[in-house]
Parts: sequence; structure tokens; C-alpha cells
Amino acid sequence: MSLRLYNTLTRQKEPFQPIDPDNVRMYVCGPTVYDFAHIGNARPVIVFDVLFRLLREIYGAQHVTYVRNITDVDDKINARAAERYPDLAPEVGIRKLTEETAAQFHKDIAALGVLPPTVEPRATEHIVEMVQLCDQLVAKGHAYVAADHVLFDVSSMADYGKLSNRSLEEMEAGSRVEVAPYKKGPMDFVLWKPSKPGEPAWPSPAGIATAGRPGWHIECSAMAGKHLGDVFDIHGGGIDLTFPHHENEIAQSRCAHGTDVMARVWMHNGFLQVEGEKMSKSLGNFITIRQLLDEGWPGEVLRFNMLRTHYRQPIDWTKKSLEQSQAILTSWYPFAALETLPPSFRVQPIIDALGDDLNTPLALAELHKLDKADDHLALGWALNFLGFSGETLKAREAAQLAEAHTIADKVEPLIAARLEARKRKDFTESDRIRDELAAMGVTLKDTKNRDTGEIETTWELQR
RNA sequence: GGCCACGUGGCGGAGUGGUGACGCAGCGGACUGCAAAUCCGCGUACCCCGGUUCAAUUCCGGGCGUGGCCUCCA
Repeated sequence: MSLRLYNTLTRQKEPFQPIDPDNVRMYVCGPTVYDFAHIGNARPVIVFDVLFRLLREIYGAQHVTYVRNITDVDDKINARAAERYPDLAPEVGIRKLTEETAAQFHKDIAALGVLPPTVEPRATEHIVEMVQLCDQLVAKGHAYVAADHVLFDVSSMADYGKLSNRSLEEMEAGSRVEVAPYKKGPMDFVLWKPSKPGEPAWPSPAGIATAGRPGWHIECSAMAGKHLGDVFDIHGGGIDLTFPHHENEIAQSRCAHGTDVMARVWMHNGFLQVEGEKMSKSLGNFITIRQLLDEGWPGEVLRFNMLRTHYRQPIDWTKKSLEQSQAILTSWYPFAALETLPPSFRVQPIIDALGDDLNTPLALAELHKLDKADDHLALGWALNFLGFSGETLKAREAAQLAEAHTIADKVEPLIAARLEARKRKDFTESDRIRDELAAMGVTLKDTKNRDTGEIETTWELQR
């Protein structure tokens, strides 16, 4: 089994070689918890869940460590908490907001059929590690203290900018931001900053007397380092995080630990558009996972829709493609209920497709083949492997059945009447009844009983 | 302005230096009183212009278009 992954660092697909096959380690940037997760947030969650499943398949479930963090300290969080809970003490409001948002996030993604990560660390539980990193960086001459801030000195790192493929000169030339006066270099970034009253505050590193709080990137360096070590295998996230977030994570971690790399492979998922337009609050097309679920789309349909496009390609998220995804999944899901298969059972073409840089569209094409070949056992395995247990669709069908049950007393006599009309060849009447039922959302199917030759009618409620 | 990615039939979407998967939709047929469902069959595509090559959709260059990053963002 060969696994090849596209590495942003080298801009090419490379054979994947774990540092330690007994413990393959992956870190993925999780949400900053201040608002509902939108459908774009769902993409890395789903994509790297597939990779997690594939790694578990290849190296064994207990030999993969997947860390996806929750960032619960951030300016946006502070602002939102103050806005939503103006009457609460800041730290209480912030805690309330982050707890609620994190719980909501878990609820939303649970519907997407993702496995829980091995570790889900929180930034606020790693402040000590962040302070340590700051101290190390200052001690090694990669960071300096100015105006109660700790700043990373990008000029101290020879290949800063390697991940995003840009030189310091280019970045400075293209810079649109005003440079804080206390910075030595315009691209230097904040590792630690002083807290204003009402902001979360912790004892500062580097001998700074004022209490402070971490900058944006340091939390991932701290959590990745603590749970995965100085150098690990895979680091993932959205493509927009390449710069500055991941670039700065690399700078912090490598310089603090004195290593050549932080993670060997850097993976970035592409962006998502909605009905051909950029998703933005101003356009009013900002779609949350919760909205889609509330509209009645099963979570597995969202997952399927996401995987129909390769993870590095842009997705145009449309209602039409969701409908198509639902139609396909619905036709397959009766096979998702797995009969007990021997643990060694696997469908190699699916694994091979995923092994080529997570080629999920090709894997789904393989599913179509299995379906066509009526290989339901393999189809069921593959669906399950890809995270489609059929649970949400089954729940939906159960709800439909329950609803159908409530109107059965009205529907059954009409169907009987229609069959009578058909026997008399009174097709005007039978079609009228069918239209009447259709208006109630009831769809009919006539089938001929093989044994008796009688016409029998089944019905179901459309959503 | 700088850097980067992408551009395949009506839609979604693989793949390849030499007959262009697959799915959805569409069309035709079977079945049906008619539908629905099911089954069988079918069509049309590689953004444009150059270059390399016996041969390019595939490689190279330029252009156009879309998107991303350069500032918070998956």
C-alpha cells in the first residue's frame, strides 16, 4: 500500500513515510470558538477525518495520533463575548461563549460522521507551554521584548517564508499594514501581548511584569509540540492558513526546538464558494452547518457532497449538487448497514484511490462500480470506511415513516379506491386520486405481483 | 502591485503525450392504461494563441477567465 500526499512545502506529491510507523502523528487546526461553524469550516474537519481513517487503515487504529485543537483565546472571542454578555464579568462571559460554541461545534460535526480526534486540546489549557516557548525563543535570540510584547524576529530565521513561498523582501513590498512602532522588522509578529483591563490575562514570559495573553499563532505551536513532539508527520488546515498562521507556527516551533522542520508534510484544503459566489456575510450567503442540518439535509449528505470534490480543488457549494448527493447516497445506504465482515476485509481500489493524495472523487467512482456490480458487501464496507454509516439517513427515513404512519388512515382508502377504479378501467378517476395523493406529498409505485399477477401499489411520503 | 492554484460535455468530476472514466440530468427503447420505479441503449467536452513532438487535452511560453493569500478567516 503506497500513500502519496501533496506537500505544500515542496509543492508536489510525495510518498508518505512516517517518522514512526507505530505512532503516526497529525495535527489539524481546529476552530476558534466564537461563532457557529460554517460549511467552509466543515471541509477540513471532513477531509482530515478521511485521512485519519486511511492512516488508521494503513498503520493500525492504535498507531495514529490525531490532534485537532480548539482555540479558545482570541481577540474575536473577547469582542463577541463582550457583545453578547455585556452584563457578565469578561472572564465569565468568555468562558460561557467558548463553552457554548465548542459544544455547538461538536454537535454540528457529529452529524458529519467524523471520528473524534485522539486529542482535542484547548489553548487556555496550554498557556504554560506557550510561555515556555516564548522564553525559549527569547533565550535563543529569535524573539525580543518590546513595550511588554514578545515579538518574533523574522530576520533571525534564514528560510522564513518557505512554506508560503515568499521572501521577506516580497512580503515587505506588498505589505498593506501599518507597522507597530516597537517592531524591529515590519514582518515581526506577536508571540505575547499585554492584556487590557477586562481581557483574559496570565503571568507573562520573559520577565515582563504586566499580565498578558498569547498572540494568534503560538497556541498551535504549543499544543502540537506538547501532544506530538518537536517534529511530527502531518500538519493540515485550510489553504488560507498557509500565511501567516502556518508560516509563523513553523518559525516559532522550529526556532524554539532547533529543528529543520516542524511537520514533514503540510496539507491544505481548498476553499468553498456558495452558488458561484464567494461566501461572505455581506452577500448574505454565509451558510452554517447548523442551517443546512435544520433545513433537513442529513449530515452524511453534506459529507458526501464535500468528498465529491478533491480536497485541494475549490468547491462550488450548490443546492443542486446537494440534491444529487442525496439521491446517490439514498440509493446506496441500504447497503451501509454492514453485515459482520472479517476484520481483514477491505476493498483495495478504494484504498488505492485515497492513497493517491486523498482522491475521493475517484474513490466514489469506485463505489459506483461496486454498486453496478451488485457487490453490496464491498459497497457496504466502502461506505462505512468512508464514514457513511447510514445513520443520519436512516433516522430521516424513520421520521418519514412515522409521519407517513399518521396519514396512513387517509391514504390507504384512497389507494384502494384507485385500484378499484383501475380495475373498472376508469383511468380518469384513478389519475385524479393519484393527483390528490401527490398533492399530499404521497408518491405511488405500482408493481405487479409475480405470483398472482395482481397490481399492488406502494407509497411513500416525499419530503 | 507581488505570490499561488485552477480552467474537461447541460451540471458534477477522474485521468492521460497517441481509442477522453464515472455519476446526475437529457434523449431513445422495454415494461406500464398513463405515470413512478426498474432494466437496456445513446449523444455532445479537454478556455484561447503560439512552441516542442510523428502525435498535446496532457509538456513549455504567452494571453484571457475564476478563485486564494499578501489584514481576521477553513
